[in-house]
Amino acid sequence: MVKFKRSESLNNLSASLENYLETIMMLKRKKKHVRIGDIANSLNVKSSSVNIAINFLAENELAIHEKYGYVDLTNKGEKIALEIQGKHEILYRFLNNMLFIDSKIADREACEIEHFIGLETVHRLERLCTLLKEYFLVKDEDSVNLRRYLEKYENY
Amino acid sequence: MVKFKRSESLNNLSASLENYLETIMMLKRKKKHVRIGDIANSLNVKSSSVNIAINFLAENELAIHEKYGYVDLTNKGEKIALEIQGKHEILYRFLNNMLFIDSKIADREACEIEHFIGLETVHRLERLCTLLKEYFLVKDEDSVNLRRYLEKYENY
DNA sequence: TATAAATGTTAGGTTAATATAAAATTTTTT
DNA sequence: AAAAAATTTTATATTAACCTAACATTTATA
Repeated sequence: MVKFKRSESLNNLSASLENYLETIMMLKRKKKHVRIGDIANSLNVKSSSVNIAINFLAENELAIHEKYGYVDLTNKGEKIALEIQGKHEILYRFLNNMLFIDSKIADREACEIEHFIGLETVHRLERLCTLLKEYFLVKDEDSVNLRRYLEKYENY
Repeated sequence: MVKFKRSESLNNLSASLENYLETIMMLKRKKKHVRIGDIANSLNVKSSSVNIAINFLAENELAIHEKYGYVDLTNKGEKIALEIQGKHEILYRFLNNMLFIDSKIADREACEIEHFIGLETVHRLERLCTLLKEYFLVKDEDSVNLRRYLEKYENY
């Protein structure tokens, strides 16, 4: 019955709370003013659920929310949101551009993995992408060959 | 109060249940006879929690468990466990051997990601590993260079 | 500007996954 | 074999993350 009681110093957020931060940032880019309902809509959850989560983030100085008003991120919240968004972008590009995973699936998997992979790991992954591009994607033809190679699936 | 009621046809397991299957398989490789307490020990949860989860798996024909007796996997359970273990292994090797992530961290991250990444994706990742090995790891010297390249971290 | 519509908040409920504590059963020791 | 020790099971509690339904507030409109 008690929700989001996790009052200790809050070193790391749950995947769910990270998604709320990420969504606020994403919506701010298009709308400038973000409301509880926008977040609910975007995440396909009820506004009552959003309300509780955002109030928890506000209590922990990651978001700002005045009753019946707009939602925004604090500097601290924005920093975290940017980090997660960065992870998402790198993971997505790796899955879609390097492994040739269908964009819908790549996005869905990136959206899960982003909450469990470290910053260090994604940075190295990013560098690997650069390297791969240099070695294998200099010409279109090579990219097609790489794609054929990676897509071969022999039901192991 | 009711636990693991999810009685619909059970198409996909939660990360937690997948971990139980994976653990049973892992323990069977060393001990031949797996008990509730072994699983609890291995996953750092209480045996009461294990008991509930294993009974749920048993109801869904993924595990076998007789009261106060041994735990085992059904064929169906073993098939799933092998899949997850395969994902883990490929992810671990990619993170540790290709991105040079510390083995403890690589294992931890593989253990989370394995529940959210598709079979198709890991198979392509595996092929990429083979390719990378061919191109960059033919000699030790090259491996060292690749490592230096990927580990460079400029605080972006 | 009073009322209807839309949006946001609160109260209480549900589920997965854990925990604690006590009861039941099995195994070990004396 | 009886008592003690270890293990497993059951009952109940807790927490995060959702939900529904009722209530509150704001915005739009007649």
